[in-house]
Amino acid sequence: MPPAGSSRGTAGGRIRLTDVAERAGVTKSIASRVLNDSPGVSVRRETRRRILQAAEDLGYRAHVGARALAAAEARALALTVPDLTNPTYSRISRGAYQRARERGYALLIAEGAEQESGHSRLPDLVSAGRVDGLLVASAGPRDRIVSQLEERGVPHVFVNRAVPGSGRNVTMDVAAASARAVAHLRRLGHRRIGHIAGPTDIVPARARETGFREACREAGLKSAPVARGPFSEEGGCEATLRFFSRHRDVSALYISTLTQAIGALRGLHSLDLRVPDDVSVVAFDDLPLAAYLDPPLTTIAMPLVQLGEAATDALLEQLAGRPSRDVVVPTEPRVVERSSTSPRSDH
Amino acid sequence: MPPAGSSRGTAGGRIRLTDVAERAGVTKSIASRVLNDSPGVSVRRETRRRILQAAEDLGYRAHVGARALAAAEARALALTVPDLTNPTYSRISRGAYQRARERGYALLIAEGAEQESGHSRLPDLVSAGRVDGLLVASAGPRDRIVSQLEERGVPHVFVNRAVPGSGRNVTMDVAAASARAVAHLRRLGHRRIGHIAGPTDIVPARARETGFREACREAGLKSAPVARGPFSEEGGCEATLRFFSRHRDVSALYISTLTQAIGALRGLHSLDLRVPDDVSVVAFDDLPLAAYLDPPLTTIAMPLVQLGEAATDALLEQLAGRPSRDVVVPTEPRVVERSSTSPRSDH
DNA sequence: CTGAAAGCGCTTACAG
DNA sequence: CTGAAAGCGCTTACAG
Repeated sequence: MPPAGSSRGTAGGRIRLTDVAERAGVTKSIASRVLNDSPGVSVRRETRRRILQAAEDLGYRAHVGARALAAAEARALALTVPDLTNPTYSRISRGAYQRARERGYALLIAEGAEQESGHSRLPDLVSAGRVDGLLVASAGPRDRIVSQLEERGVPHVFVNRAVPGSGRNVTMDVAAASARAVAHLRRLGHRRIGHIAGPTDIVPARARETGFREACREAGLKSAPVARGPFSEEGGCEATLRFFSRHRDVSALYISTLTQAIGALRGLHSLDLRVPDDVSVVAFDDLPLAAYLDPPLTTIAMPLVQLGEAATDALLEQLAGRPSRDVVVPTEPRVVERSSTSPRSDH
Repeated sequence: MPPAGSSRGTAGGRIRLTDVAERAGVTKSIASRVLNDSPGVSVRRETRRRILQAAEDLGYRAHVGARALAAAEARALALTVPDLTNPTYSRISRGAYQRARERGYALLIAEGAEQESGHSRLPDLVSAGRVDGLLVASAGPRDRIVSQLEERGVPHVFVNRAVPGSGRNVTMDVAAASARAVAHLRRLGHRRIGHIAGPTDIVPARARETGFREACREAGLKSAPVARGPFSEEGGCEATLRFFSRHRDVSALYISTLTQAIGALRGLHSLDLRVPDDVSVVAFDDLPLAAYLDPPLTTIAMPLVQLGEAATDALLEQLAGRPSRDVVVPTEPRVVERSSTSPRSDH
């Protein structure tokens, strides 16, 4: 015989809504509505308290599967990133995760390179009722996934990348970041500025590059030389070597990624170019690590956690039936000045 | 009137098992059993093919909520980590995610510092039927969560940390890693070796420290001096300064984390101690970044992706009803020699 | 406003 | 082995 004080329900240990209703002396319907704060419920204050108390006492957790089935919503979101080990994405994840949790949603993370086979299964997460919508940080505008999402009517937003005309883009002001970097260098007296860019098929990389060219043009600089490389230390190093084999006269470098910048520092060193005496360096994106490099790196700090939060908000808006629209995180890119930049007046 | 060729089911666009069964000319029961490869189904090869084909044609995805409700399993796992931006955890996540996907499970990531309020809600993920079990990489042996998990009968394993006696620990051979580091330094002639450790309440940090002390003792070294600091560049830098204010005669340092090592390099520099001429440095854990530091860092490479995979395997074993047991990832820690270590024969 | 009841889409004993 | 049916635990029109 089980102890009289057992707080478990009858069926296999799971506490069900029925158990809560019973203990509170109300019907399932009322219990459900009170627990979910459904509009138009007007029970007595005392009844409400009893229900909440019963749920609390019993440790009731609504079965998400049952709820998903009945209400046709999973209360979960998925974030797709190309690379979990890339600090950019881990910070976006953090913001998205926190905000989702605040809103009562679970967050599922899907890692997969663009165009990877797993990528095409993303919409299935929604078809299978596992999640209600997708935060896509892993696709370019021409990826097949983009049209699939649209065709299948899957709620989604693009994070940190823009698919033109989608009205679903949640981005940061990357153009402003590039402009800020160029302005900072110009203020220091630099007139010949180069850019180490990322691969052209990575949308945010291209945005930085475009922003750089525009900023140079608006500043009246004669040229805006660029070398591209993968988003890795090695990629940054090699691109830098290639860059200087062609553009000897550049006195400052704006680099698309902190990771690339670490490689660039190595490349510069091997070319016997001192930072900042011979070449000033500014990197896009800030991390504590930047302060510990040699020399400590001047960076443009970006609001990546906020980007993740904003993306979640935007997707939730969509799920609430409101029309989707592009959003740009309001926080301005900010120059974090360290020791990799110095004045230059010899032009 | 809808187009005749419409492939959608009748109810709200969702393709249901019924739709598949109907198209294949079989009952729901058979369709379900064939699709799930249930044991003891012996339909004709042709029938099986028809069912699979119908599912394929229709783009059928079983509703996970319905399945969770009926079969009492969510086919999802949750991984809890203290910090998503820590590369250690992102690599564990990658391994866990990949393996989960291979096995047909979704992976949910929960980020939260130890002892945080959100932490106590972890078991709810299981109570609510959202996931079937937990991969816990975020708790110490004395955290309340540990006993809660046990009491509530939640399937779980501990990843990269050991809760003694739990029989649920999935770890790497950290003692071997520390031993390898000490052996490497000894082979180079070092007799006075120090350790920059992490906080004592972080289990894997303590394991490294303990392994270090033991290795020193077994090697017959007189002492095994240690300074502790947080897992950050700053923490590593300050601990290093503190260390050398007390132990001037040490010629080599084994550092608990690559991040701390970056700070240590800075600390050493500010003390006018050259690496490796004055002090050799070995860091636990390898990343591409290590090769680009100044000087390139000698490290102990750890199988973190495999650790994530092994943890998923272990949890899935548990879910299959097999008894849980501690597992240590078989891959041996490996010294990656770069330029931060050099011979020393002056003792 | 509230209660009884239907129904969400599956799986799986159970009887044949 | 297979089919009809019950049931998983919710939400929510619907009738009162």
